[in-house]
Amino acid sequence: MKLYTQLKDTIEKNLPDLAGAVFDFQPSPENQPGDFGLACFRFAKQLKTAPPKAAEMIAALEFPAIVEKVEQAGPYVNFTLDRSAFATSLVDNVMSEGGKFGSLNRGAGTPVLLEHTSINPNASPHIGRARNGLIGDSLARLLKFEGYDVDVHYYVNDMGKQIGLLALQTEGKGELSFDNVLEEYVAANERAKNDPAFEQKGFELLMKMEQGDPEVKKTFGGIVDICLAGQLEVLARLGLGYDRFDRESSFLSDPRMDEVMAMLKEKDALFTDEDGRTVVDLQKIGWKREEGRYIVLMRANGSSMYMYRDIAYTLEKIERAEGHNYIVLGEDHKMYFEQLALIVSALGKKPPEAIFYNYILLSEGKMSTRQGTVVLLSDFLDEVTSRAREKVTEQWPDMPAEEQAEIARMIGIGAVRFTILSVKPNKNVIFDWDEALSFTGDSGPYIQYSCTRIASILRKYTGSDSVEDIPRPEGAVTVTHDAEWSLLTRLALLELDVQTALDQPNIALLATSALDIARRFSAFYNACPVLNADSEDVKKSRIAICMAVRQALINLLGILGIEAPERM
RNA sequence: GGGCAAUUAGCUCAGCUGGAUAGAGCGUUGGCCUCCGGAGCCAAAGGCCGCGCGUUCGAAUCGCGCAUUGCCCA
Repeated sequence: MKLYTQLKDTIEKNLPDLAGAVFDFQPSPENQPGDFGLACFRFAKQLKTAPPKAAEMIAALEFPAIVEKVEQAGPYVNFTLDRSAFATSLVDNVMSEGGKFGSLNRGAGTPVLLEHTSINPNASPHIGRARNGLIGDSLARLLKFEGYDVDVHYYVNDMGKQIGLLALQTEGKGELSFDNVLEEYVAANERAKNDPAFEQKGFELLMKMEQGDPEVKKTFGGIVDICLAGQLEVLARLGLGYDRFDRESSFLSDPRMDEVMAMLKEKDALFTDEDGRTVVDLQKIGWKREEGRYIVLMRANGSSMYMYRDIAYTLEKIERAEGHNYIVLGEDHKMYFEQLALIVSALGKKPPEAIFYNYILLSEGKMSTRQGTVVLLSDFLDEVTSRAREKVTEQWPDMPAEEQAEIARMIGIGAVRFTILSVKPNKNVIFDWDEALSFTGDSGPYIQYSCTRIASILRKYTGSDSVEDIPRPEGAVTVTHDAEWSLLTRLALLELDVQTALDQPNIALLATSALDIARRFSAFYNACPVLNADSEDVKKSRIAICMAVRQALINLLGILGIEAPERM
């Protein structure tokens, strides 16, 4: 924030001993005077004095006019700002930046690549799979918000054993429909468990696929297309989209791998095991542990294994990615990815930056598509949307049904996306139906609700039916209430939140920011009448504040992939 | 057996690179619409921040050990 820089400059100019020191500015706690403070522990030594003395020295300096008062409190210095001056410049800033408020445009057009979702083509995705896609999709939105040119990739694992089993299971049953895939998939796995011959046949099909048998390739392709199309339709309901689909089968053999094999051979990391398979000994290229030391690249018959194709694919992505190269992966892929990254690094290339997330668990235990014990994303969305529909119908009985449905759709998406995104990725989430279906408190709809309240005020203020393109009231923004101040200082932090969220990266942090702003807005809304304000000046200031808050929330919700309806 | 991650209020989770009295929501208890949308607001109760050592002016935050849970490897 520019304000901090100004203060820092003032301090360094007057106390040259502190050149290069780190200043920890932070909001003042409730019980302390001032708007924010500076802790003086860290640099007191540089002034050859105790922290309270250092604070005293700093408090005695002359600061720019926006600082109204400076006082020392033990080892802290507390600054009080000219609230109206600060508010005016902040609101001006928000309104002039509009949809870009909060962005520093660090990307400046740099191309980046991001792979996410990449679900195995089988049944309708469950909510655990959605976690991958939502984290990836929101990261893509965040990167775009920061000005990066994002290319979203989806890796289609179109040659797993499961597809072979599905092919056998549905043989002669005519066209497979996506609605029965889960059923057939569970049945096929059950059958494979009890019938070794059946499983063996599936395996043989896979072998043929690996060797490029055209007939099998066609069968597999047909099944994969049906599964993928069905899965993408569900994902699209949540707002997930992709720029490019890369099929595993197109990396069956790949010229890029010549270089990899040569490198491994040169490091003496390649050998043939007793089954005739081509194996890498990762310890030869720097693997530290015994676990995961060996990885198979090719079968005895010369066909490639999953890791082989994945290395080829990763190399292709590296060629395409000019800036960052991200991948979102479940926690079960941690060691696998470490192995992959090591091989890529040994080639002298930079592996993708992986973002791991932990599983969503049900209170009864874990979800398994194979066993059919899942909460399907589509069911969850249906349920949430139908509950939202009830509320909308109750609130707006005369609204056209189509419009009601559209609003309910936005709320449903808001609820689902927020529920999953608001938890840090490296934590297991316990999924609870009641909690996930709740629209009160910490939820997406709560934030959307704040936006509709603002929209409602603005409609009444302008007398117009739409709230787009309203000019901000002229003049300075005066701050007359603590609730206004608490809201505005929070808005000013948004820029920092966006940067932190991107650097970590951590989308959940932005969900919290949005919630925090919405909560402060609600407090403001309750304490400060806008349209019925005491004076015209206060009314105009509060309208301006409302507009700034709405813009900030819309920007944050946009990153989370949530729309803000004007009515709900 | 080994590796990675997690552990904060009854439950579900925040707490950003160590800083002033650890915060929300749900649930519980009590208030708030003659006033901009009650999907809301205000207040109360509720904490050995898993346990133990260590690092330092200062630890929920960093390090080590242990316990528990999730995931992975042979």
